[in-house]
Amino acid sequence: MATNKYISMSVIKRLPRYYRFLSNLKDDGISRISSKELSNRMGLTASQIRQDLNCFGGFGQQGYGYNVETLYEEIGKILGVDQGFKMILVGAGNLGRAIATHMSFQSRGFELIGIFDKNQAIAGEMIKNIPIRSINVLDDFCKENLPVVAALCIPSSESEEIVDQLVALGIKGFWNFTHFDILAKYPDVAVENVHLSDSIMTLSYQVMNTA
Amino acid sequence: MATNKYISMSVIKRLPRYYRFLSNLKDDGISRISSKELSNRMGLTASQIRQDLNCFGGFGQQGYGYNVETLYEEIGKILGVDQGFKMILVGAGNLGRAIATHMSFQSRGFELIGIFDKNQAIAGEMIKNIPIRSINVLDDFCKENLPVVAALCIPSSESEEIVDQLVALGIKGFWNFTHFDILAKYPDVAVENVHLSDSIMTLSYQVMNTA
DNA sequence: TAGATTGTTAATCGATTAACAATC
DNA sequence: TAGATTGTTAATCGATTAACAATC
Repeated sequence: MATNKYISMSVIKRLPRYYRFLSNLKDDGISRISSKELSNRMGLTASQIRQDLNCFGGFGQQGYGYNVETLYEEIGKILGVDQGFKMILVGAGNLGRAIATHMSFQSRGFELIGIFDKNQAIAGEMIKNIPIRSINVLDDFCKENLPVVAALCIPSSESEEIVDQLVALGIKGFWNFTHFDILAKYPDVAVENVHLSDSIMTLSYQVMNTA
Repeated sequence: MATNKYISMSVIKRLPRYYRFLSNLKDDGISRISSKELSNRMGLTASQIRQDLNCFGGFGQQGYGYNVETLYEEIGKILGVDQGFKMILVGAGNLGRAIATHMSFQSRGFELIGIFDKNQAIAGEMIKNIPIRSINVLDDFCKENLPVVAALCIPSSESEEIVDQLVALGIKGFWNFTHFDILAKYPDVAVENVHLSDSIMTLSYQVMNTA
């Protein structure tokens, strides 16, 4: 067991993929797996898998390998899938709606408790049993319900103002679909950026440079 | 000038961000910038910026720095923003609609020419002046219009079958929102994965482990 | 026990940063 | 010219891979 050690982002970014593969193994009725066999399936080295897992503890057993169910649960705990962090979503345009509808927040550590949009015309509309609220009531709502995390699906130009407001309201983490650089202004909050336009541009590069 | 050299993914993933910052500089009427000044704005080291740019050529000038307009255009060329690769989108659920509506394909190297869904009921509906077509006509459409790239916004479970079909139809690149591992089966196509559920889980981890 | 496979240390590889000669 | 800043080589840092003793 090795808690409190610094874990690199490279490792953390691989955890959800381990979690996913272990879930599949479970579904396939496989109850035990070696780092070698898992490395074959995932296209990694066995060495890397053992190193990654040992950042968090000795989950395996020499001569045996890893118990799939146990490892799945341990990684789930590490990722916090059972935490149910209260999340709000700001921006109920196409992207916000897709995120709200598409994403299984609950199985990934979050509980979506509010959706906000500046467009008064859509206030009251329901998405996944949650009413869209006017951005005007964001303050009151947060003071009452104390969300911890916010997903930002608003235009980048409106992002700074909303982030200022949300940080003041105690938001500790952002799932940021905008281009505003939250960490530059607030180095102590947790930020996960999803830059779809950056992503599609690297695809363009790859297509150009593919054999 | 150093063409044909291998460029690491680390570098390529930074290019869209350079492109974005240069665009902002242009908008602000700034015509020239040093690696030092750019590094301050972007939160990188000047050294890294110079190394990155020199993978593609000597765009700067000693004692002067870089011309913003020129550098912007050069990076645009490297990324292929003017290529207009023909793209189709498969899956017109919430996510597919958001992508189709939200994303500026044209300024990022692509031209969206077709949208497909297995749900016959929504066939004919228009998104961004493009009709949703039945997946049944995917074959004919591709043979006639020769798209190069496909965005996959379908359930992961349906992904393998569609990918098989699309690769056979000559698709060379995938913008993959599913969990199906395209590269494992087709190592020679270009793939850019967007795993939103992985992304949100790393956020959960970060929120848990933030001071 | 013998065989298998982990946990962990050591070696390698690649990416980032620092330094500086070249040069505008 | 002198000052500034690049392009590029060398040094450092971190992440991945290999090796192997520990042990189930």
